[in-house]
Amino acid sequence: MYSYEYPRPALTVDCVIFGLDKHTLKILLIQRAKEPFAGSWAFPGGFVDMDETTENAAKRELEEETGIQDMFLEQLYTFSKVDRDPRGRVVSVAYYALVKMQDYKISAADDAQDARWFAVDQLPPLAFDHQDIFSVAMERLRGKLRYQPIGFELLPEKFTLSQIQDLYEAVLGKKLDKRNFRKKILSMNLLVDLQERQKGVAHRSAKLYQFDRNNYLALQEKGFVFEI
Amino acid sequence: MYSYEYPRPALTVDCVIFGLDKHTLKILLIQRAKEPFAGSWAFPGGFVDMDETTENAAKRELEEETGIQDMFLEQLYTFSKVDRDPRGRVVSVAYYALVKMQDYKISAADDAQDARWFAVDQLPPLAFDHQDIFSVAMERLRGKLRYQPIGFELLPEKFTLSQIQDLYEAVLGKKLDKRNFRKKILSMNLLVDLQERQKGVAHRSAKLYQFDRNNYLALQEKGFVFEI
DNA sequence: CCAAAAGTGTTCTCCATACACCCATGC
DNA sequence: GCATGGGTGTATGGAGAACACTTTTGG
Repeated sequence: MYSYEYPRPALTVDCVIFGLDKHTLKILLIQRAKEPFAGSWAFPGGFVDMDETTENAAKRELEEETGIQDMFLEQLYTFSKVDRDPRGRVVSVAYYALVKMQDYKISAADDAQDARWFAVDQLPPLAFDHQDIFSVAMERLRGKLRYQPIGFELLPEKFTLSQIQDLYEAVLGKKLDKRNFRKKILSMNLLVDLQERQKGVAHRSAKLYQFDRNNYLALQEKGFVFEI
Repeated sequence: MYSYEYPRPALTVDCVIFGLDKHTLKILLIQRAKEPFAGSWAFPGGFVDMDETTENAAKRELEEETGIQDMFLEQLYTFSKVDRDPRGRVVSVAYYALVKMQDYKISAADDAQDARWFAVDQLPPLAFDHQDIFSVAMERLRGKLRYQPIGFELLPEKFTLSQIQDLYEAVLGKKLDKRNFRKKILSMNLLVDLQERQKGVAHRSAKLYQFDRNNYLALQEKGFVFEI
């Protein structure tokens, strides 16, 4: 019926990289130097090699663009509109990544292109169908954050309760009650009290916590389901 | 950096088709006639044409195999292990479909191959990485069923409360309390009481209901979230 | 001493859960 | 009349939501 020699779409990956800048959720974009969409901003991405999985391709692109290794990375969706790239048929597997912005000062990418962080509610016009990709990514992040402890991937190793709450408020787009939020998150036994405090703040300093990944895995085995 | 003329992986779609047979969740498999994996069972699928989206390719394959149109169809995940197909590099975008088995008596496919429904807990060995695809599909179905009203896609238009409950029990793999289940599902106002009853059963006949899609969409607008 | 954020308890409402018996129908 | 599944109500406990003031610290 079909032959392995039929014309094939080109296969690429695109990466939506989320970072948290104080109270603002941001994504990393790259300004395109060439046509099509020269001057427009786009997600970092590139072609999938014959000897790598799409996930490896995404990791490779991420490292090339940001130098970051070992970040949270998850497949998002595969975009295949026939005319999504004016140069020809290109199917793209999109991934999204969560990075700890503080740890890595990604000012510009390794290559000549301009790379910048943009607040998710102040994006420039995006190239290709990247606006669609962004919408799907935002929706996924919002959904996942509620029932999986992935928010910690956006925070520094040591963080305060207010930082987590700010994160949740930034992503979910609504205010949460401080007392109820703390009660809930502490009752899950997923945070280790580091017996340390913030430094260099002009007010009462907050206690620092760390996410207890091991206990999360152990609890998960017993049927525990994270939810906020 | 990259050229559009680089070698490209082949691109296929595979479809996990779920159906409900009384109390049993089943999937449709096709027996392979040729090598590799001749005689093994596999999900229906095929190559993506240059002028169709992956979703259209999946729909086309589904129609070719089952004759069904307009079923629930959703992208599942893209599988890209380098050696997943012994014939060469093939990346596959998997979809899953929910069909009303009663409506369509899919005994065998249009073409010569053997197509059969298998209970999900009694599957034969599967070709390629289709066991992985199946695992992801089951997990997705279980997850989605709880917070989106997609179960109705597996039931006839008119169904009884026991039928929905059986469906949930089959997919989630556990018994549910009859009174609590009914209370919950009726309280959502998503079921229209058709003022009709089952026929041809050797016991008290049950009331028939229909899913109220319009009201679901209206409620969703107002922030209602389905959950069982 | 002032500004700024940290930290903390109680009440109420509502929803999930547990649980057992009678009813209608066809054979 | 009996076997089979249909259909129904209540009591309890626990979790989510609402809500405001005191504490600490640096400047």
